[in-house]
Amino acid sequence: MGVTIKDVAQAANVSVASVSRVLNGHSTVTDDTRARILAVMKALRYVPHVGARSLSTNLTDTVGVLLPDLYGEYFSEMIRGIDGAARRRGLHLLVASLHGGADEAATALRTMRGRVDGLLVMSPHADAAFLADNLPGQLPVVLLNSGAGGGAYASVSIDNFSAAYAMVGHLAASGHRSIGFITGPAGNFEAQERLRGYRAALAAFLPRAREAVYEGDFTEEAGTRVGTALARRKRRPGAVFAANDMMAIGAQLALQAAGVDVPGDIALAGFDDIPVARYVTPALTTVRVPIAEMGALALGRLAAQIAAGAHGGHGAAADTLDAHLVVRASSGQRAPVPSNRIPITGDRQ
Amino acid sequence: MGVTIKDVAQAANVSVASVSRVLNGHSTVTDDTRARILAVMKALRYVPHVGARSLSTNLTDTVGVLLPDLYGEYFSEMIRGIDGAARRRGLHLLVASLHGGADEAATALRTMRGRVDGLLVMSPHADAAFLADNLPGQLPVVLLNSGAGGGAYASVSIDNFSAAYAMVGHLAASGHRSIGFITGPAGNFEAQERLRGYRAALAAFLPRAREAVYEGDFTEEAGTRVGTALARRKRRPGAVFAANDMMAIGAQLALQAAGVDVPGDIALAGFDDIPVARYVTPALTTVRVPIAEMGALALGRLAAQIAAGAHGGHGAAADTLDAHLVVRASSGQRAPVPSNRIPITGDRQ
DNA sequence: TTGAAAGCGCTAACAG
DNA sequence: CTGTTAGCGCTTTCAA
Repeated sequence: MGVTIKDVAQAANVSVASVSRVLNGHSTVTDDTRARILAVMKALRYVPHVGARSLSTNLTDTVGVLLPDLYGEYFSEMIRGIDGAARRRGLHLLVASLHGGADEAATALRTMRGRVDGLLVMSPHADAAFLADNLPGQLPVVLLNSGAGGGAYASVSIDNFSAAYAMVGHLAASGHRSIGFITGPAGNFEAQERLRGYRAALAAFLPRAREAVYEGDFTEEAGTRVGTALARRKRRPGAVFAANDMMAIGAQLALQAAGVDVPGDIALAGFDDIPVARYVTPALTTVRVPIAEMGALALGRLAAQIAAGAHGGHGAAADTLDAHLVVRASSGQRAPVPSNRIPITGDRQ
Repeated sequence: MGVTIKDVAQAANVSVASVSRVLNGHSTVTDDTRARILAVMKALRYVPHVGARSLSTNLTDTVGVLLPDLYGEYFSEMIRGIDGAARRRGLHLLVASLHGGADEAATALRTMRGRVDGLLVMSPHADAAFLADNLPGQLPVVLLNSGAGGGAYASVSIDNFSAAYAMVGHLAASGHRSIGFITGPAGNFEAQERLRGYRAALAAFLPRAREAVYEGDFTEEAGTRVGTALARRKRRPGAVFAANDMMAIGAQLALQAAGVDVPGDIALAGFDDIPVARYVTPALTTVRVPIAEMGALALGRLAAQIAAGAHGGHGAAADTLDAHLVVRASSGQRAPVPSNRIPITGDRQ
């Protein structure tokens, strides 16, 4: 097929071992022979076969990235962060989406054996038990935004609860007395945390207000649905907080299409601060999640685990990143806000 | 490390050959032994080592995807299209970004040897000569939106020239007498085609008008720069056509921030129809590029090349996909337009 | 139907 | 400093 290390050795009149040595920078080679080998490699346009190499070394220099989906700005940002960190370390990325159910996730997981040195996993199905059952050997793993690590696996996430809590606080402080919430997909850990934050904050800041929870699933269509329904109502909450930006935007467009003014008639807030949030009118008040940074950090942790040689047992470090409120026009606050970036959580590492 | 085929063979009291046979569905195995082996595999939680397998078979079931960047909605869409098509065929994706210069692109290209069965390449540097020089062996390759295949490689792209031409036609038909253009990066093939379309259309529809070409590079900042500069001018074109959406949006925001009305004072149009284009106010008139479909088609072509066994020589098929004008509010047309999706090119395949 | 054995391309002792 | 050689985990003739 291609030119192999043997061809090079032969052409350079040396053994494959010597070629291998210059390939790997083992200094124990005469400058003379090294030069000769290098010349031959160039002449033959030799490219080492990494697959073969990794069979020997048990190292692939690639990490697997398992995401629930490859679509949308959230994942785009995530991959960007991961890719930057990976290339900085000379690592390659094997990405796969997980949109099937648990079976498919299991398959994806197992098929990574021998292809990667470690895994970055973001999946609703990826709880500790599931991973333990399907992970080939004890591959280093870092979980992304999945509360299910259970301490068994390292994880990187943000404090969804506190951020949601703070957002409701902001809405209440802005004078809204009834605040609704659009949920994420039922099984989603992050969505649950955000809902929990909403409930806690409501109880704390507006103890006499009633909860108004609308079902959603993180898609724009869900937001549209809620927005349309809300537009038809006579009585609606003064503000609606969506568990993510896409739903908030869907609701906003639906409301506006129905002639309801945002934020005049109803204030809106989202979560994630995806790039579009700045471009809609009015611009969306939201929680800035440092998506790319999360990805980068997760890859860093994974690289460290890999370097540590997979021993060190399960590095169960759980990183939590700061999130910030980003107040824009859609939340219609009455009182001016000192800064548009209010730190929510103080914890780090 | 993990449990190997040997372990399974031993535990099942058979040879590795038999295990391999059931692994690959070679029917020449007794139902009895097959069952026994299957049971042992399950019990031992055996997962075949694909790396080792591909060393034997010279097949990886993986395709490499080389993109100039992993950031933004354009690439997100592209990856989505590719991923969908890949998973449908049981193929995995090894993605890498190329943001460095030619050297880095070369490295990325060579490092794919032994990892992938074929390559999807979208890169400014990837002209035919460059590929020929850096491709390990004669790997199947499909070029994305790079005019540089030169017939030597299969390619998938859209007709940028015609689409740009049609957009300028639309702007002229809408009553705009002077039309400016914001260019993409200097070396970019697609950007050049769009500029060429602009020029040709200008000559055809507004022969007495002067060209007004502003330099850009596909980033929002470039658009901002142009928009800001334009806002300061006393005389400005009645319409500006940006070589992509992000620049159009940057210009729009800058103009609006400076108090210039869009489309009242100046009309705007973009190219790509990235998701955000619908969300800005006024919504952006643009050219819909079926990004995900392009990715899917490209992967399909690649899979076909791979299946054809890399012989069949260079499948130099050049696919061109249809693009459509999407007329929204930003272009300020005076006359109503029959449909908001006007086919531009009729060619296919 | 099954097993033994020769690789796939490369690395890493172990001897010289 | 350099060459020999035994694997890495799996597939695949070739015999039995």
